[in-house]
Amino acid sequence: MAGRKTPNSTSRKKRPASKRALTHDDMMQASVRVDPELRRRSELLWEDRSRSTRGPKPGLTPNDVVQAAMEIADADGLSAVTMHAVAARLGFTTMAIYRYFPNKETLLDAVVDAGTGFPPPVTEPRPEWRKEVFAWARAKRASLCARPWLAELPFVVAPHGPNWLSWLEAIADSLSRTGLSAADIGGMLSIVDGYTRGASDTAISLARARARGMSGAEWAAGVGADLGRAIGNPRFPRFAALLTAPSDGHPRTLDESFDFGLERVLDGIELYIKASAS
Amino acid sequence: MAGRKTPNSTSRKKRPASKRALTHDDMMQASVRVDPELRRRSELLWEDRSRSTRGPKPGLTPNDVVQAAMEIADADGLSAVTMHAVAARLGFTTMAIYRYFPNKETLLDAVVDAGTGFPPPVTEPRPEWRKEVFAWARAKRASLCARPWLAELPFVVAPHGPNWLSWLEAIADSLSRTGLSAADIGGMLSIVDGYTRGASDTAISLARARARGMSGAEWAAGVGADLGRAIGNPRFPRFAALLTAPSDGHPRTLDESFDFGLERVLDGIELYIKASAS
DNA sequence: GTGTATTAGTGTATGGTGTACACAGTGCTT
DNA sequence: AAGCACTGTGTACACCATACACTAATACAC
Repeated sequence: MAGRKTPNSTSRKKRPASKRALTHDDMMQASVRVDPELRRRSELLWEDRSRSTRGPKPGLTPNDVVQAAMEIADADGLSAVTMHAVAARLGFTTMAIYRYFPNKETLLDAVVDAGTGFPPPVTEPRPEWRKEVFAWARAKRASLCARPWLAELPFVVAPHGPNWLSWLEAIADSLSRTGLSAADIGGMLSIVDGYTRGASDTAISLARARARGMSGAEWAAGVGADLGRAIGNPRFPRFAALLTAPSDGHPRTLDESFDFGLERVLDGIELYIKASAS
Repeated sequence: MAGRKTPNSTSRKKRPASKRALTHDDMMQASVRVDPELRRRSELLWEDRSRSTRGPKPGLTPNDVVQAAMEIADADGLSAVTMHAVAARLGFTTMAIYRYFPNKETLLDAVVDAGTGFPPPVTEPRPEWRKEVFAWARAKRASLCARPWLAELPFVVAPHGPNWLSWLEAIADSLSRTGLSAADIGGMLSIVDGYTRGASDTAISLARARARGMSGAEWAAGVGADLGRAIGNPRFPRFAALLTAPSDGHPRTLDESFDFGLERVLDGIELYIKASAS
C-alpha cells in the first residue's frame, strides 16, 4: 500500500525496463531475485513462526485467528470481519489479534489464502488434458462461489499465497501435457483462469446474495431491475432484444452457461494446440 | 445490502423458481416486471431529478459530486473517496453531499457508472463481427486500466447503470451480426466479457500500482516475490518450470498476452458459429 | 405584501473502525 | 534470584459514515 523504498534495485538490465512495455518476462525475472523488503508482506503466509520459548504461551495460533475471521466472513460477509469481531469470537480483546498479525491487511491476506483452499487432487488414470482443465475451471468456480467474499478483494490488495499457487500448479501440470512451450502454457493458463474468474462473477454475486439470506428470485429481481431498464429504451435495442427474445424451451442455468462458454474457450485452445503440433 | 421486504412478489409462476436452479431466463423474466421497491437503489442513475421549485437553489448537481469523487479516485484510489474528501474538494461540508446522494453506497454506484464511460462508437463501414468484438474487448480492457479503481467494487455492491448497459449494447450489436440465436448471443457475450474482465486483472493491478506512483519494475518485483516462492519448492514443480523456462527471445507484453488469449477465445466462438450455420 | 411550506447547507453528536502506546503479568534463561 | 522476551489488556486517538436539529433561502398561496 505505502510507497516502496528502494527504487533502483533492478538496474543493470539490458534495456531500461522503465521505458519498454512490461512483459511477463519482467515479472518472471523479478521472481528470481527479489528485494527482501518486498517479501515482508506475504511472509506470514509462508513462514513457520519461530516461537521463541520465552514468555507466556500464546493462547492462540495465527491459524485460529484466520479460522475465526473466515467463519465471520462466511456468515456475514467480508465487511463483518472487523478486528473486534474476530477477537470477540475467540474470547479476546481487539488488540490481542495484533500479536498474531501486524495489521488487518495482513490478516486478510491470510484469510484469502486460507479461503482459496486447494484444487481437487489429480485422479489416476489421468484423463486427457482437456477434461482435467475443464474440471479445474469448474472446481475453481465452485470454490469462488462457496466463499463469495474471496472475490471482494482485488488483486493488489491480496498477495498470492501458497494455496493460490497450488491452483496454478494444478493447471500448469494439466497444460504441460499438451506439449506446448512454456510460454504458450502460460498463455493458456491465463486464458482459462481469466475466463473462469470473469465468467463466474454473476454466480458469485448470486452466492453472495444467498449467503445474506436473499432468495434466488429476489436476487434475480434485483439484477433484472437493472437489466430491464434497457427494455423499451431506444438506446439499447440490441440488448433489449436479447432480454425479450422468447425462450427456446430449454434455458441454461448459470452453471450450464459457464460450462458452455468454457467449451468454446477450450475449443479455441485446442485449435491452437493442433496448429502448433503440425 | 439490507434485507428486501417483499418476499413473495414473484409467485404465480409455472414452476416454483425457488426449487430449481436459477436460469438466465429467470433473470430476464424478472427484468420485465419488477418490484418497484427494488428499483429504488439504481434510480438515481436514471432519473432526471424533478427539482421542485421551492427552497434555495442547490449549489451543486449530482454530477458535480460524482466528478469530484472520480477525480479523487483517479488521484488517490477508491479508498481516498470519503464523504468528507468529496465535500471538501467542492468547498462544502460533509453533510452537504447527503442532499444529493442518500448515502455513500449510492454515490459510489454513480461514480462507478460514470467511470465506466462509453464504448468506442461504431465505425462505418463496419468490419466483420470478429474485428468489432476484438476492438470492444480491447477498449473495455483499456477502460478498466484507465480507471483501475473500477474493478475494486464487486458486482453486488455496484448495480448496473446506463453506461454499463451501453457497453453491453455495443457488443450485443456486434454479435447480432453473427446470425446466432438470442440465447447463443447471450452466451458469447458472457464469454467475451468474462474473459476480458478476468484476463485484465494483472494489467489492472499494474495500472493501480502505477497510479499510486509505483514503477513497473517495482510492481513486477512485488508480484514476482509471490510467484517466486514456487521456485525451488517441491510443491510447485510445474509452475516453477514455467517461471524459470528460458525466454524464447520475444516475450509477450501484458497487452500482447491478452490479445493472444482473445484470439483463442474468438477462435472458439467462430468455430461454434460455423458449426451452427451448417 | 405577508405568511408558510419546502429545500440547501451547517454544526454537532454518535457509534464504529483500525491501531499506537503504555502497562501488567508470565515463564524461560542465566 | 534477576532479567528478559513475550502475551494480553486498557486507554486513547484519528477517522469514518451518518442521524438530527438548526438556520437561511426561496417560491407559492393568500
